[in-house]
Amino acid sequence: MPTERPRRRIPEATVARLPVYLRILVEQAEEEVECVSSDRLAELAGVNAAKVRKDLSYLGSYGTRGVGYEVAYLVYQIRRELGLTHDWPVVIVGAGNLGQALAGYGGFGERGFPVAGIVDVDPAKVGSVLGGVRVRHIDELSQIVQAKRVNIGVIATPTVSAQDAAERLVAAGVTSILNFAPVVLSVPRSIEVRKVDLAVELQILSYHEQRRSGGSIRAVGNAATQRSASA
Amino acid sequence: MPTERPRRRIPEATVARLPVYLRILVEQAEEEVECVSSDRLAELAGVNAAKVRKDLSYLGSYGTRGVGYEVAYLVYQIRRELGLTHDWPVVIVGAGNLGQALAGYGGFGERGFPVAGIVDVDPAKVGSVLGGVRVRHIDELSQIVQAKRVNIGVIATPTVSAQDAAERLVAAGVTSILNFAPVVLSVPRSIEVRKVDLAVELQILSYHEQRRSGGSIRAVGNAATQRSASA
DNA sequence: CGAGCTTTGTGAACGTGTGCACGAATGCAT
DNA sequence: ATGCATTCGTGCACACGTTCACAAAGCTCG
Repeated sequence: MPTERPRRRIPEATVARLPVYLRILVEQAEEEVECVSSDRLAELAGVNAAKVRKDLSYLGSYGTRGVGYEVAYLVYQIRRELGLTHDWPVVIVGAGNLGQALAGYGGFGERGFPVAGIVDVDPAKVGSVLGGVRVRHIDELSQIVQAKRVNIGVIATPTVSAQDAAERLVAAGVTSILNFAPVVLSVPRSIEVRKVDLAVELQILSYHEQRRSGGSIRAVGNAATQRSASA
Repeated sequence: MPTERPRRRIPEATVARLPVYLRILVEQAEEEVECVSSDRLAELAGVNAAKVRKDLSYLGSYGTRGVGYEVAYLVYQIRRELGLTHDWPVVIVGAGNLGQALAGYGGFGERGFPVAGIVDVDPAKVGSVLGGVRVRHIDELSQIVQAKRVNIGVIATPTVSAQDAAERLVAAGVTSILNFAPVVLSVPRSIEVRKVDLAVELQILSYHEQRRSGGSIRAVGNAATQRSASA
């Protein structure tokens, strides 16, 4: 039972793809598939087969030439590399529209990120229950983070409160933040921040639509693989 | 009043940053700021100043040396390049938790992406009103897309229905898709797909947390700028 | 056991993105 | 007018990411 620490640093682009491979592999395992080739996995993930092999090679040489990769073992290895061998409780800041949707969306806990708490500044929201978790006041944030050993915070507040939320999260001891508010957060360099911005995504689509219609000479060319969040 | 078509192709990485600059510039304009330097803009956007200049240079030479960029004019140019000179109505497929949150989140229409319709397969959901828009049956999708000239579809269905939703959207004539379901959609190459995947984002954060704690030799190092959705 | 087929793992070439460093242009003060 | 401080625009070098192409390794079958 190998438990060695990750040897080499894994490229950010690869880290962003590993979760996709993982999901596909888990699905394959559920369908009793025991072995996949890089070709098959590439097809399912919508990427190039060489890329799959190179990505997986960063984990070590876990494939068998002429055969492919053993699904169960690969699932184990990717889980280990991504730190998914144990749960990562998250705390959600903001119990508005989005916070409610996030809490209500069960898939959170199932995937190893149980909601350890939801907080809001608005006393009127405190006490209500969302997805089985009671909303508490934001002043209790530190206590929740400490008690439940939370490392990851989710910002689901209105834009204007997001920076404040970030500072409170950092002060409470959170070291990773997933930010849904359309602002660039200012936090210490040691804090890992990822952003999900609806408007940005739509505007990128708008750019391509605009090129398509008003397009000068050409437009398409590649199109190809679907873009996703990453570095 | 220049209305020429985009000359050069803009790098994807730049396209992903333009919306961020745009938002900041609009905020600056609201604060009566008339002129910004690349340094200032870089600071607000959390990126390198040289990068800002290079990004903006793809739009043309709209800065004034020794002075900076005129906010209003830059806003106009970025809007034009991103195709934001007119609205892009969107249609949302799926009136569940997420679909409701999206429809309820007013910021959609404000930012130039009015919700032209919401559809669902479940007849029980049809008829209810979300964010001022009545939920209609998915069989009416084509009709909505045609009538409202919708180019962009948003998939907010459960995972299993996402591929079906994608196919219906494409059949209806939509050419860009924003997908919230954790699946790799299979669509014609000409369709532009962008993905927003909660679980992937959290798992990337998990990776970094895991490195941080169990980290072998090194861990931090860069951290730095916050990653976001892009190519 | 060896031939032939399959599939991995990776070196090398290529393409894209980033950041420095500096010339060129502009504004301002004297 | 001239000089000085500022800031843009961009050439260049480097880092990162992608893809090709092929040797090495394993399986199957006769």
